Amino acid sequence: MISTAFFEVEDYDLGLTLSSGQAFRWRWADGGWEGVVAGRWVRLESKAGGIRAASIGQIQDWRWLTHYLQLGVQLGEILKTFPHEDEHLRSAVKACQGLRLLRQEPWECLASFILSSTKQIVHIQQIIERLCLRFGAPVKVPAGHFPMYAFPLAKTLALVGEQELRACGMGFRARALREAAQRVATGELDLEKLATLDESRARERLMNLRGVGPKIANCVLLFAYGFPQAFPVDVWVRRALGTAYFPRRRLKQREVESFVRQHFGPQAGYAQQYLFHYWRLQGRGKRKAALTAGEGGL
DNA sequence: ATCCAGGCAGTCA
DNA sequence: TGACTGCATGGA
Repeated sequence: MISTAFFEVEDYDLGLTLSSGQAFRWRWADGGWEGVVAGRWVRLESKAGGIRAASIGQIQDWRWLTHYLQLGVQLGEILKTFPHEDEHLRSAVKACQGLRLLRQEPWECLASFILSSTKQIVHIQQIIERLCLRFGAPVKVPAGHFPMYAFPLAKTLALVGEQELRACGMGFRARALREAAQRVATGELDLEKLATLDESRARERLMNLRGVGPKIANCVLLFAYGFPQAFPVDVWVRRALGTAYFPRRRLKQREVESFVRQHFGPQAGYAQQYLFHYWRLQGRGKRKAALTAGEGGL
């Protein structure tokens, strides 16, 4: 059977949030978003005043979903902490109204971002889809719906050969994914325990993994553990910071870290997500415009 | 066809 | 420390 629920929420752009490069498995289908959360098939639709959800089984307790979507977060309270005089951030917030941060499962988040390095978001989605199809447990879906699969367990991927992983299109990232799966499966890396550590200790643990540097570690700290000051710096955010705050000079990693914390404040991670999405969209627009104008890109 | 993507690790100065 | 490079793959 299918259970449905309606959650009242303000300032929540579901589509923007689910497609903003923090989670990779959501698909738009017939006016809603479908995915797998906590091992369950889920369909979400944006409605006036809130979000309608549907899932399989007799569900009384929807906390697994409300927690994932972070429906209890008051976005207005977060935006209030942003620097008031920052016009770049203000533009980003205005352009991306209702953009939220999800609270994802640590293993899926870690594995996904290990697969993300120097990959475009559509590619990451493709790789993860193949990975789930090949190694994920089947998930109950509505009658007649195409089959869906859970994200593969660490203990499953730990036993998969590197060549089989590469067959999913992940290239050199296969080794890092396999090693991470093994460390998690053996308990050498305890992902539950990371939640009890402070931010820098947790980051240290994550960066012990091959293929996990500061950027990927910060993604996991922000998207899975909710450390509000974790600040992933990828190519887009680097561009945003460079042109907006450090015009006409190179910026060093250490310098970025101290600036970010001091400038963006206690919710720097949220600020990062706005800058990321805003600049990514702008960059694509510019490139497209430049190409049609015959200028040859950025 | 060339460039580049939610990077990282190894190497050399 | 800082700069440079190889790594796989596929869309634009």
